[in-house]
Amino acid sequence: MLKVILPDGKMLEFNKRVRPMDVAAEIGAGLAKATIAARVDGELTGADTLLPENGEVRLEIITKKSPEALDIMRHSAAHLMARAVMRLFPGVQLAFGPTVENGFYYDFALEHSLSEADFPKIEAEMAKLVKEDEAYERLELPREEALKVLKDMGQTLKVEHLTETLADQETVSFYQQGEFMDLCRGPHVPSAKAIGAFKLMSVAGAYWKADANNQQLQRLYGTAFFDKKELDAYLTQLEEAKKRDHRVLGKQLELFAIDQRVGSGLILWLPKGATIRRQLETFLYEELMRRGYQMVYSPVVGRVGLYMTSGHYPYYADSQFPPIEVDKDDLYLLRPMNCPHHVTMYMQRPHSYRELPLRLAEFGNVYRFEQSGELSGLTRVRGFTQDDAHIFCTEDQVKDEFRNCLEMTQHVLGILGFTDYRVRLSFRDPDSDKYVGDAATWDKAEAALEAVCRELELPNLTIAKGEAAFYGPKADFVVSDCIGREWQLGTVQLDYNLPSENRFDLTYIGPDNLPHRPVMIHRAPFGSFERFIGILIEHFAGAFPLWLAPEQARVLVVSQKYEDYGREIEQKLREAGLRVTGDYRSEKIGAKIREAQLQLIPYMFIIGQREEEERNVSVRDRIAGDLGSMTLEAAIAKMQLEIKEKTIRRREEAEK
RNA sequence: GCUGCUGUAGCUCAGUCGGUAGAGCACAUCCUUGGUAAGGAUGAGGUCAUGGGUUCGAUUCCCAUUGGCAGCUCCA
Repeated sequence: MLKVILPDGKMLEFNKRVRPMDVAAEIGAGLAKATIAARVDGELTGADTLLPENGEVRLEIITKKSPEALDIMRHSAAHLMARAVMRLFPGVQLAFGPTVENGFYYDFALEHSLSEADFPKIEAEMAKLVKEDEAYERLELPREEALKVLKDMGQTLKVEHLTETLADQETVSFYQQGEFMDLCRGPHVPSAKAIGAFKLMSVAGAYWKADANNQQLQRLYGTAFFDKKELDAYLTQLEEAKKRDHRVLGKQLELFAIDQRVGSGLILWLPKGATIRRQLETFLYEELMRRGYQMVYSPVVGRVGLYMTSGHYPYYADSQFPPIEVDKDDLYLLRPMNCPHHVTMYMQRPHSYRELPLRLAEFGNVYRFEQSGELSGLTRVRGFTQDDAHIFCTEDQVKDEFRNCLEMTQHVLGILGFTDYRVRLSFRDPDSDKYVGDAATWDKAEAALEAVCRELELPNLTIAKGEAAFYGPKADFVVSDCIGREWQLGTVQLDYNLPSENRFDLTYIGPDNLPHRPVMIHRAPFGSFERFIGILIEHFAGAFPLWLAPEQARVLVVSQKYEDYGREIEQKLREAGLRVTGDYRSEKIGAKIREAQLQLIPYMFIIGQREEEERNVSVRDRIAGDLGSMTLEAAIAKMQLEIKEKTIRRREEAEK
């Protein structure tokens, strides 16, 4: 006899073998209908997985409303899609078909190259399958038998997976719908009708087992929701998000350009984008000064020997611009990083422990020859400016310095209103030989880093094994762009490598009058100005807070008769340190306002007969609209306060 | 770099089943001089990404190259 305990404490008893869906049916027909899967003693299982014959289980029925349900349904939709593709394109090889953040995909090996033109056909086939409402049946097969099944179906990729990766499994599970069968852990919905509204999204290439040396497969992406309304809402949201795309806004607002005459991945900062960048540079500069950094300048090239010593050269041979030979055996490299230059500065004379920590900062331009397929707007480029600094400190100071760096990053992101970032602790993979230095040092460094991150309660802390730089562990601040891609912005990295005897052999003289080895920290709160501003444009949807806005105010005259007074106001605003322009064209005031609104200019000064007579100004706020008339002095004071406080005002917030 | 899609005016895009192209916005000139999101007229702008092939003829069809986009791989 089996006792089933439900979350509300209710207990049911069964004398025969039952499945979660039978239990649901026992409780009520409505629940049975809504059942997607179940949780048995905390383990996620399918609704049709047989429960034990005897004993006691805690059972939770997962309905459409549960957070896991969508994921399970999408996975079933992936199977549905795979089955439709198999029906339409015989001979297709199945690879894997997991769910992803907003949907699912399935990888196929297939002669015919899929394109969007195939989508309607596949979707129609899927709809037909939903209508047929076949059950998703789970089968457990012994390994040998499973192998035979897969071989008979001609699924060689899955055979390979079962032989190589799942070699130690005694039994494996399959899911079957009609003639379709696939190796899968599950769980799945009980039957196809549980799959709601779905849509195929895109097709792309992907490598078998994520290895570029392997065969390339076709990856079909789709998404599914429980109803059409949710799907439509998602699609609308995607469209909306695309309007925030920094590449679109960068063009519309004339912030930056990329031009083939200069080269791919090389950013031309137009006046408005340059203004934003300069504001951010000034902002960071003030933070650096407050925190005891010293600014330096260094050239963007260096002799190849420098990078040989640093150890960067062999590691990054593929991703740097080729060296320039100025003379026989005298090669210069466009620098892919600033560290060797800063290290060389440190080496100019002996240092006392009293000078440490020594913090050298530079907004340093670096160049990396990224693969063409990697380039993307401002977020992945070939020439960029790191808001870099290198800290030379004693072993004992590492933890405090680390904390300071993380705090600074947290602080600057906070000022800009970033709350939705995550922090990724990148540690080494102990099994890899990619990393330099001894295991004990790594362990110690990783432990210190993690402790500081926990102390600071950094949001969404995750640990990524194998993601560390080759020279030390790091903490990265990661954010998403408008289409959900994650980008690393700020970073704080520990380095035991560059100071070491086989690299630059850095020392400082300790209180014992003996040389000691300093530790280096590399850190960049923004990461790079290019990527950061790219994300920032999307973060604000181009509507920058006043202190960052390239054009803070525009003077609009009601008629050209008031141009003289308008120019007087414009000049006074400029003298007050504001970034201002004037619109004196013979357009109607409505048209001028519309243009200024579309350019997302925070303040408009409307000048007409009334203002001229009363010697005041009429102010229009981009978000709030007409603020009425006031003296010019009052308007300037209001703006200056807003700039000083770095106020963030957003339309969506203002509307609440 | 790989797979797929894609490249027409400054921008967003139509179009040519092969006979060298069009709209809206932007721009210029003129009219208009206005009160909180688009006043009107006229005009200028294109080797239809580049190179080759097929053809009497290619922007259109084919091939290659190159840029862009999405994904993959990579990422100091």
